[in-house]
Amino acid sequence: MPQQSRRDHLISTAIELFCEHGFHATGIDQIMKSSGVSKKTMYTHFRTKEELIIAALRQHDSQFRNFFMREVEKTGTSPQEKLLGIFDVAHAWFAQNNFFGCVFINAVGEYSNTDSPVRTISRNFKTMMRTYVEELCTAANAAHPTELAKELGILLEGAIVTAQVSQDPMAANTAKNIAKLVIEQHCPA
Amino acid sequence: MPQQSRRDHLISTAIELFCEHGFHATGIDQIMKSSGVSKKTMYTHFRTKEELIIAALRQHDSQFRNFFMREVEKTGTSPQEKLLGIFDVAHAWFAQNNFFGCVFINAVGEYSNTDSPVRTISRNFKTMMRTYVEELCTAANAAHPTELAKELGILLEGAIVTAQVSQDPMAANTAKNIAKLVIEQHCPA
DNA sequence: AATAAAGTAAACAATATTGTTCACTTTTAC
DNA sequence: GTAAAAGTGAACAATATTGTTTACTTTATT
Repeated sequence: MPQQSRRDHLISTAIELFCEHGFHATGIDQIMKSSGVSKKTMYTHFRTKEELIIAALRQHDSQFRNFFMREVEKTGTSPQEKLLGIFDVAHAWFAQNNFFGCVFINAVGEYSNTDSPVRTISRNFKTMMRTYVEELCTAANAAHPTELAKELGILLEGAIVTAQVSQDPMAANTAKNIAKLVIEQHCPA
Repeated sequence: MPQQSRRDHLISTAIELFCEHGFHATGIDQIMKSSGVSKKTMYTHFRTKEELIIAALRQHDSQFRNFFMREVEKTGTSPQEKLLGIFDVAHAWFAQNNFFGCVFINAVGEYSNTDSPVRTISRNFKTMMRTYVEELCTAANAAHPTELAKELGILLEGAIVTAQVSQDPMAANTAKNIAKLVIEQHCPA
């Protein structure tokens, strides 16, 4: 295995374990065993476990946002269709057997220090997602795109957590119904 | 300090620490130091750390629901006013300096096994909250109280997580605005 | 093919964590 | 007031965790 791909493999194994079991409950040894990468290699790439956590979150940040935006674009042609498509993509996400909620939300539950890198990355992830939604809102001629994006953001977060706790992907549909109302209110007929 | 109150003090200290730092990151020694209760007493009341976690979650479950329902009842006289009042209570909650999100949501992020006691307690907490909201929806003559309760539940979860990540209690107001729309749609004029 | 870089596996050290035990002190109940 | 119950504080054991080092093997480069 080449050098860079070892690092990537380590990161992708790590994020999977962090998603499923959380950050404090996932030990270095477990990541090592699951990835097949030796401890020494791990510590040559990352000085500490926290550095690995940060790298994993950063990678997942861009990867997930790319995935999400690409999928949303596929769901419709008009901006309004895409806004509703968010919740179809969410439904498909929730229905995956390796769905363990949003790892950034989970991370915030484990790191209370607002200034910590983990919190900063998580906060920025949510901001970036909201910015994307706001662009769609603007394209959909929403009267108040920033406000509409905030509202749709709350609906998405609510759907994620509800699906995670109840193990029911239908939370996405419920959120979609509310989204229809909200979009209708903000956008001209 | 009397016997029962020692146990209660232990539990209330534990839940505070679990709320702030999570479950895996909070050690027995830390709970011991913060509560002033000795380790031996701790282990006479609880066989393991997990038993303490379960007891703490159960206590917080009933305590928080009581607090929440009492506060909501205060916000209005009509069922519709109370439904909106949910989000005023949420705002006050989010603005507390020891707000670290919903500990049951945080717990689900740390325990992925659906059958675990922690998950069961968390799931039941959310079900009980939704049942209370549904009663208010029924009292408000909602056409589909179960559906309305689900929708308001998603709004509340979304507000909680958004306030937690962004450290902005205003998420409650945004959710309240959506709630107005949703309630209007479900309830007769 | 030889050499340098990088990786593995396992042992090792340091510390943290859960849980137990013991000698002594405080509370509680009669 | 005194005996029994419960608690304290500290030491102790067992295990888990993070991080380091060492001897040996694989991979890449020229």
